[in-house]
Amino acid sequence: MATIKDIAKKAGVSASVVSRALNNKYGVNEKTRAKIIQIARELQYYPNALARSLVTRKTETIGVVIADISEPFYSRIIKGMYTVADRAGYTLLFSNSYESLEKTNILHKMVDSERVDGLVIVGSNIRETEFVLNLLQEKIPFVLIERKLDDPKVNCIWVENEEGARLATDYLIQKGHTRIAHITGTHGIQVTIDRLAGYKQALASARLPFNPAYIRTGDFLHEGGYRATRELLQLNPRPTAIFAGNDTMAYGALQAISEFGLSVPDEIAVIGFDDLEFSVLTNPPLTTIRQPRFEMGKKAIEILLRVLAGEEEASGVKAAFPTELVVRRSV
Amino acid sequence: MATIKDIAKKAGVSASVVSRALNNKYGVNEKTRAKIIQIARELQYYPNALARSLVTRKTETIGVVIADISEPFYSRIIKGMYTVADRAGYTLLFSNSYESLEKTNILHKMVDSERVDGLVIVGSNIRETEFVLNLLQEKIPFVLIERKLDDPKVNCIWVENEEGARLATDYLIQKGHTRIAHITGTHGIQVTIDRLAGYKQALASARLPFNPAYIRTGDFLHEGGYRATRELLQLNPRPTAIFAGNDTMAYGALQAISEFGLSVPDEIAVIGFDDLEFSVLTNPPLTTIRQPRFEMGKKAIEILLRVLAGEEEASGVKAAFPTELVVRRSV
DNA sequence: AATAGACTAACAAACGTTTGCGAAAAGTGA
DNA sequence: TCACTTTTCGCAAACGTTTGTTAGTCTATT
Repeated sequence: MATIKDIAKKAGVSASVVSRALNNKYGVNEKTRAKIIQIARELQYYPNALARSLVTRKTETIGVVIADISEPFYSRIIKGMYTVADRAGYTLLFSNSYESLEKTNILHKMVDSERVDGLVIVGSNIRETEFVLNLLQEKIPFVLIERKLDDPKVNCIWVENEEGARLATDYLIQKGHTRIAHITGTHGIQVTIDRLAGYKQALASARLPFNPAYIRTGDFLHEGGYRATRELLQLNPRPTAIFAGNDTMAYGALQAISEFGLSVPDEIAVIGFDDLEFSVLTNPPLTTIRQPRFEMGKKAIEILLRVLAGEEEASGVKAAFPTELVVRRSV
Repeated sequence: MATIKDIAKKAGVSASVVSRALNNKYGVNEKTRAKIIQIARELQYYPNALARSLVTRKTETIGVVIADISEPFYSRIIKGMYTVADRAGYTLLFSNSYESLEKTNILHKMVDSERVDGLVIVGSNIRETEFVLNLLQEKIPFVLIERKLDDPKVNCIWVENEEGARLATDYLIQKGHTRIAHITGTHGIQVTIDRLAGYKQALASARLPFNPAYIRTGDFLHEGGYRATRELLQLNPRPTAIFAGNDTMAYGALQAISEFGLSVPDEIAVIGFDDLEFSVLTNPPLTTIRQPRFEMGKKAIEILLRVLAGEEEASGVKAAFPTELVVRRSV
């Protein structure tokens, strides 16, 4: 590759002038600038990102810490992130912290080695608050998705889980169901807690009894939804509707019900949460609660970009996104 | 962050010694090495990747050019790539060339700016051979997935599409079907051509007539499978089995059939290609041809790593992966 | 005791940029 | 023409590493 010096030599100027010319900086004659640009094009010059970043202390790349890139749930968030990162000329660098987020490694690989300017951390199953505190302390700009933190300095993006769960449960109630089961997400994490709370609220508002037997702990995975549903189907009296903590578990529920020989929605209704791409294709198509995942991804990068640009007010943003009921045919 | 100089000062040695000590290089006394390592730990030193790469001319990151990261088809390939990249300490950097691969941009952003040491290019819909030739000319190490190129210098990984299609069609024939339709992939690309060829071969081997009316051009998307199936169902006589060019189109087929009021597999059988994660969950679970996507991803990085390591024989590797029939309940 | 050889550590250059500062050149107004 | 301002450019340092070469210090051998 041609370097800035090659251009300088060919143009008969010094390297600094070339740099200024190519970066549209003040202080170089328009004629020489034109000449330099011309030569740069001829030589197919493209700046060495490493050298540049080394002095500017900016890499124009954002690290994305995510449990599993290939989870369908995250794919649209990622797309959303890309759309705004792209436009701003930023690159996205994923940390493949599949299951066990070895926090130190990520911090090192991405932040300490100065490969990224900031971080987007997505997923509520990343529980290590210590990790987050570290970032705060080291003054690394970052934003959290799917996680709500009280600290006024941290940027958080989340979805109104309580509201969404209420929406789902209300809809079932409105359809005449009174024995409504709920398969929760992974035990102990915020999303699970909030959705369960919303479910209870809806029951309470409708003066429906809360039956602990109708609550099963899941894991956000297909398997968990399947297992929980099989258990629920044994109950007497059987629930007439199941509110699954997410779509993936709802798929498991659908499968279990189908194997059990019951029909959806006639004999038992199922509603999910998330609205994954695939939920249009289940049999029957899944009624669910949509999370604006694309927008959340966009928002995350927007915020981060603003704090990277040094805009004061962009610090400590708390953005809650609304949910939406998507009616299909499983209720 | 602490730099190498901070450590040098604190240890009372020069920066070069620190570098050598930390990199386990020959020529530094064991006592001073120990001392330096100790101090580095205290200071929480972590090397600046930019500075290091600038002089070593290695970034230890691999660029992945892929049409759409979030495509479920690619997710397992990506996982496979990660497993071996991780172990080797390499980072993966994705180019989000969603639809239109603007080749110049990618070359610039990743290669010319020296952010990556090599490239993995996945997806047969990346047709620009010009792009590939550019890489060859600039001597960028790269490997292609899902693309077969004759040039003896390029590394290619693909799956035995003809064989897979034969497997699928044979299985349908074996199950007694004689009126077998095929929904092809996107017109004109190699994968589509090969699978169609395999289908025809199987028909010929079984001395079954080839009926052009049973061939429909799809697009590898759900929509295309849906549309094509609706057309096929109007035919008289109707095909009794459909071989979809990939699973996503098979999902569309399943949906169209269900809406049409026919039952799978009793009245019409469906077989796919790919074996996506989701194919276990369709109704009925989809019989399909599995591609070892995880292994293909692994292999790609393995090859690239070998050529990056300068191992001669690693140049021009052609790796064809076998397919496998996965029997479920849609046939 | 002298000298060769082996260790150890420092020096300095290099990687390709950006950028503050100063110097030269050009332009301006009287 | 002179003094002054403005424009244009070059110099040099800096970013944080790595690495070839050199200088110095031991150790061992004679």
